[in-house]
Amino acid sequence: MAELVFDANDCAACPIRHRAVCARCEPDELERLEEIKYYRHFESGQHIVWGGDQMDFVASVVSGIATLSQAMEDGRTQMVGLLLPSDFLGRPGRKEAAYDVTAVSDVTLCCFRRKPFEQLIETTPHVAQRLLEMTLDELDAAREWMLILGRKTAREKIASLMAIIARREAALRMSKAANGARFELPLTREAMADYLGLTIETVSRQISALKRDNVIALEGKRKVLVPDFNRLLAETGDDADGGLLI
Amino acid sequence: MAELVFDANDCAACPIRHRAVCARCEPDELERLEEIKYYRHFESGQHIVWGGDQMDFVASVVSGIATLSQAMEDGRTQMVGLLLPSDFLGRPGRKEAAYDVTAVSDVTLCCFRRKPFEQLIETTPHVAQRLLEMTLDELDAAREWMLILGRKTAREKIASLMAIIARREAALRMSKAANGARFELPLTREAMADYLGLTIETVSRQISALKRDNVIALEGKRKVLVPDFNRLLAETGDDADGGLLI
DNA sequence: GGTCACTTTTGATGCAGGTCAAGGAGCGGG
DNA sequence: CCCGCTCCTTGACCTGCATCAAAAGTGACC
Repeated sequence: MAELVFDANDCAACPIRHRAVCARCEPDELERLEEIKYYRHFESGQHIVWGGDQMDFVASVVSGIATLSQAMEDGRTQMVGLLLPSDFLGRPGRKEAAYDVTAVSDVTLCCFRRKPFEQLIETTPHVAQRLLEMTLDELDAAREWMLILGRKTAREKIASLMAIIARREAALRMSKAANGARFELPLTREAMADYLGLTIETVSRQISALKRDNVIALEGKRKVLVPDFNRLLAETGDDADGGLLI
Repeated sequence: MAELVFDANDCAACPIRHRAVCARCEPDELERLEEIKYYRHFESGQHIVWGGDQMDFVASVVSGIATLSQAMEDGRTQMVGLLLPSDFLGRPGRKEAAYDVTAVSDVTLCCFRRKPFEQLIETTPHVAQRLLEMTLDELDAAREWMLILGRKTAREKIASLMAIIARREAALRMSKAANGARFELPLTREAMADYLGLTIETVSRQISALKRDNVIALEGKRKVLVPDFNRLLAETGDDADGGLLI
């Protein structure tokens, strides 16, 4: 939990510099961004914004994990977005948050005041281009997710989630796990249930079943070990070579 | 079925001119677009592209309805996008189609050759800006859809779909239906089932149930009459004032 | 008008996953 | 060390939707 310290004036040292919305910025564009940026920290479990709230900033996730979710009045909740480091939060042109945003771990945001950011998007191409690219990636992820929600069995859903997290983890650290994989499960059972459209009981049961069948093994409660990644992929129901786009 | 005729050189007369990806174009930008555009027609039921196919164009839907869908090897299918007139098809920067695209009615596309379109996006701001806006709208729609898929009951799913189509219909013709609504149901039972993550039997049963409960009435097989739109909204499970963003 | 192909509706039955309930397991604080 | 809290697991039971099956439209074509 050692608080990371960022030099508020040095984007060059930023850990997400090459993947975030500012990835393509020229030095002068970066300067303009630095003028309107500020960091905010949230503790695990804290709400970052509520759906419907006024939102006077947009932001990049610098570290930690946050979720976007939608709730119905009776309490049913569906996660609709999972924000990892470098992901973008907020929508230019929109004043109110459309979803609840919650910190799942301790989170650091690099916030940009909304108005100036919107102007910046209209006047400089590189931020807008990168944002389009990221939005298209998110849309692809959302569509993959829709297949999971609409057509997969509980077991396939759990396997798919594990595969997605393992892939992202690998992408972040640029390591191509030879065959097996080991990763931290950053979500509670409840968050997994909200992600997958299941109940926590079903999540728990299916994880136990995958463990029983030696598809996965748990170290502690949060570390997952996958002895044979292809075996896991087979359990997702997707075709062998795996078409997940994110 | 009277074939619409477009003047291939006159974007000004185009029925989707003000809503499509070209909506914000200046005359000179429009000229550049006209150089790389061509129309294609597809008949109802025809496949426009298959997921994985090479795709050397992107396009706007001029008329008709098309679906994006994903299939698993065993045949389970999930619709992940519904393209109405003015919606955009394809992704700049991607050579292969990510999804199956199927014409649900007779469809006319305004196609742009991919390479020149990509260049155009990098050099002129208005197309890219509009595309970002449209993509963000699609992402919102996808997230609404995820709540439907993950957490709603079959009855709520059907009611939600009816409400979405009624809203879009109203938006297209700019008519604010006073209280009730009447609209054409452009989808087969199978397409509805693929949209909602249900079977056609369940779709049929729930429509019968809504009919029995006087939430909707059918005229013929494809025209839906909603005597009290708020009653329908109540059946969707969303909060009263309705947060659907599209 | 009759036939064939296809879509839709309806009924009967089964099961995956939800619901309700009761313990464990891990952990910070007194 | 025990208490109280939160998170997770497991069991027993139930229900909403899928599945299987068949009948009833619907409409194109001869």
